[in-house]
Amino acid sequence: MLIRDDEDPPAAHGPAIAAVALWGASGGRRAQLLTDEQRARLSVIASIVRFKNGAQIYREGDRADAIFNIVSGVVKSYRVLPDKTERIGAFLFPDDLFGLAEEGRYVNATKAVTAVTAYRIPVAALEGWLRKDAALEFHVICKLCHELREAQRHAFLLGSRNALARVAMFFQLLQQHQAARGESAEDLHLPMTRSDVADYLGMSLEAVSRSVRTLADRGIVSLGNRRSVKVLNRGQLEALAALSGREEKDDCSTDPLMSSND
Amino acid sequence: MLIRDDEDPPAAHGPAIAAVALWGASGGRRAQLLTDEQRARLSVIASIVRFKNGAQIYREGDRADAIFNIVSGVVKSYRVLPDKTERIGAFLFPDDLFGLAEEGRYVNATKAVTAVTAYRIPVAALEGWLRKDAALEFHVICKLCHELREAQRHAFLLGSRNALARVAMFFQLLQQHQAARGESAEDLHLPMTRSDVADYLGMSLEAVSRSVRTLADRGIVSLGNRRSVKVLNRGQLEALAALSGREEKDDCSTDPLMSSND
DNA sequence: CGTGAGTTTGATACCCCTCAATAAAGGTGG
DNA sequence: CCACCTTTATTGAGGGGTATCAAACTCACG
Repeated sequence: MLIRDDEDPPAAHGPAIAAVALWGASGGRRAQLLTDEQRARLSVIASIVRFKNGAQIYREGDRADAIFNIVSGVVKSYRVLPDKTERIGAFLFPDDLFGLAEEGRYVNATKAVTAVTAYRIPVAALEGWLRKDAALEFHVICKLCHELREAQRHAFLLGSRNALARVAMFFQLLQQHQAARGESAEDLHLPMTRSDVADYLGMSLEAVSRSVRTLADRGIVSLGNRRSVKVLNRGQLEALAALSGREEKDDCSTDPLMSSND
Repeated sequence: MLIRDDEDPPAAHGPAIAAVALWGASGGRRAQLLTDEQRARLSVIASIVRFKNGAQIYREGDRADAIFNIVSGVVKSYRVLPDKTERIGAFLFPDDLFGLAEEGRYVNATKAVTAVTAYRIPVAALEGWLRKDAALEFHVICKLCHELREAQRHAFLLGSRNALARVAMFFQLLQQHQAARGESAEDLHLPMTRSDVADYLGMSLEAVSRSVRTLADRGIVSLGNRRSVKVLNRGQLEALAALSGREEKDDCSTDPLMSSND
């Protein structure tokens, strides 16, 4: 019952953005922020664009004349280092915004990780629009706060010096992402390659592979397809994710008390 | 001619926020976003608060009933891991906003790194205010984008697996921070302890110490006070910061061609 | 001048990166 | 549908960088 990325949504009523509430309570679930009317009005200035798997959407430093709003598919935001390796700053999903600019230039490059459908909204039109509609602006603020929290979480993840902990946190992130979207929280779908995961986690792809195997060997997850992982023991995953350095000497192999699958 | 953190600003006209432009060009300099009138109106609902060096401002999970705007001093935003170690997500400076909430709770804890003066703005009043003033909202959007870029830069930094590169990037961040503020770009002032730097860079404080020493030994920086560093060779600093893994085998010891201090 | 927090320096262990080879999966054309 | 190739993923061996533990040191402050 996973939402596949290559199928079109039933009916697109216009741009849509979702975020976890700032001050209200939503139980970790992302709420749709725009009203139908706002979406309709935005679709007047927006245009639909499609990208094939692996297609470059824009490069770092390109003129930033539009922002994008994902309808379906997954996008990676990244930078290329002088030695050609790339570092992924974020994965972006449906109802996300991307196209952050600084002084009129995109700060990151973006590529489609899967086939992608998105709205393209010219900033020229958007800016005037924002200044008029205070309610719309407020929604954008909520969404930006959401993205800010995500970026902070990512930095938090990267602060860990334990490969296993990083991968565990990554799986948790995916869990939360899917849960917030109303999908299954146990059956994780990984739209990106191991290499992408490695670039996101700041480690080698071999280390990612080994860590995933270790998690499987310990019975914390089970590996179906290469792109799908099932979480068997959420408690242990959480325990691993909490590790900062290299401890965990006590064998918590399969302690029934720890198996709080709740 | 550094701005010390424990002195009061000449005259506080009200809350102030600054950010690098989104679509315009400002040469990397942070511009003041609020008009005098907006600042005056905000100061009606804001109150001045002061914190001593090391004081806790709020904890992770506390009810988020206010956001803060720094007038003077430096704040660290962090989380505490189960094993009591802390991970710093951001350092916050004058004209910055902090107090990000999720579902009514602060997502990070914050502590004063130096003596701090700040405006405290209750969210109840703020939210109503934002919904009325579209221009003010737009400024908040700009500031959030700024913070988002900073968080991304931090994550980018943490992706490096080279201690020297991380410290080099950290110094570059401080340089840009001071330059954007109009202060000296060579004489860096570090308001935080080595331990804080380590928690921010995701490494041990010993590794920070060693990396700083290495930079000094190579003549890239010179160490004055423990809290002050002078950048001697910006070109080499940049070269080191660009490293992702562990390369740099060729001795670029003091190549005159590299010394582009410009 | 003594105290203690903050910092530096040293020795050792170990995790992870690197390089290299193998294996599996996905795509294409015959 | 299968052979073929390319891409992606896994597994192994070895070396290096950084964490960790431990001790000396500096500085601010009473």
